[in-house]
Amino acid sequence: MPKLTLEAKSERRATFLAAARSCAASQGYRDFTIDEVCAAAGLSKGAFYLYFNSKQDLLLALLDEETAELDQLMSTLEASATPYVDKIRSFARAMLKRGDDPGIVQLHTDLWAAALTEEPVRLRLLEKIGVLRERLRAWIEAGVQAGELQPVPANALAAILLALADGLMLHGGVDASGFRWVNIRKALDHILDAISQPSAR
Amino acid sequence: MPKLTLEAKSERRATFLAAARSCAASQGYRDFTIDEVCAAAGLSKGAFYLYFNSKQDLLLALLDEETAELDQLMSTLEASATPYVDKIRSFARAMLKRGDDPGIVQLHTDLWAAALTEEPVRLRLLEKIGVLRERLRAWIEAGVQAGELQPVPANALAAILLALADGLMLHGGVDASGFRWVNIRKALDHILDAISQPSAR
DNA sequence: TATCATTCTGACTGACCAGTCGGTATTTGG
DNA sequence: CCAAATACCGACTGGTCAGTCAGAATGATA
Repeated sequence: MPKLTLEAKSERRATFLAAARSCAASQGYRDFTIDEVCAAAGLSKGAFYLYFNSKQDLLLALLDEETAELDQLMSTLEASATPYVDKIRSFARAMLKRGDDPGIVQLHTDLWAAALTEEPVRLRLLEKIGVLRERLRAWIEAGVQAGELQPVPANALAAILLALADGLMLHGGVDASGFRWVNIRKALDHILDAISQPSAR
Repeated sequence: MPKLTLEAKSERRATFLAAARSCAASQGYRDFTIDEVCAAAGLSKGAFYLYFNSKQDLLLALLDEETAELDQLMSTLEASATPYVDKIRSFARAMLKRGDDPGIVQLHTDLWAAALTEEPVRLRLLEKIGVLRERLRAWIEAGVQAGELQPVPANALAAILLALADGLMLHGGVDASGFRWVNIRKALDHILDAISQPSAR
């Protein structure tokens, strides 16, 4: 076989990633096998190990994809010229919405579980969360400066919002049918209103 | 060997549970082996299977222990005659404090991961969370009635608080050193203050 | 002391699976 | 048309581990 172009290579990789995503969605990272991913990708195990060094490597790639999406979202919100409170609100809502997809929930939880066991995963996750938290912190701080928010410890609030998002995804994933997302959103809006400056409401 | 008394039996079971707890704390449910639990308990694999039907059975027992502790805590707070807002605050703080113990964090995350994969675990977890949420909901509702809290959707707020607790544990577990719990508590207090009635502050 | 139900032991089984590697297919360019 | 380089295949290996079971150990009872 002749040398593959770079695009062709990354296309193959993407094929495996997509397959892994769908496997992880239905069974979880710990339970799907490389053989299953290969079957889903329509390629062989040998081919898989040309594009990934290990199963963990695959997980890290999934993690990167996942957080890139969130980064993207934040950049979009960053660019739009709404007040900071609204950026925060939009971000919270977007995170909430991700909970609708059982696949994302499953993958997310697996990531967390793996992070507690596999050091490289933990470090990568830590790094990704750090980035998100920092951006969120900056928004909150700016919101406080702009008089939109009450003077609240920005870093802690950022951490709380991110943790809440993850927690809601978890709970939503386990209680798929009983979770009234609309009500959650309302309650969250109420809280955001409450910590806004009276003048800004 | 003569027949064991009931106490002796449940003592053996407790021995295995304690051993499992310590194994789960350091390695996670998916990674510890029954052999390791047996070694930690000082008993054999054969003995283990006299007291548990499967590894999953063990996990369910750990889950029961875990939530019993929280139930206990809520009952204590229920009995003390403080305002509802303070009960909620105390509960939130107690949940936060659990995040200090890496073992609890690890076990907790494993539970969630398992719940997404193993149906019996999911159902049991669902049931346990339902109980906690209902009690919390009642407090919030009563708090609103008593004029301590702004009129906020009680069930949704209860769900949010529980999800936040789990999310914070997750984040704290992965970012053990960088998490400033004191600041988190302050920010949380700020939020609780913000959704309290002005007159009650 | 002999008997017996009960508890405990740990080697073993069967299944699973990540990762390997010798071999095969495909195309390019010499 | 023939090498050589590249990509792919999939049977195989080595290791792991949940759960089993045949027999050993124990001590109460008669």
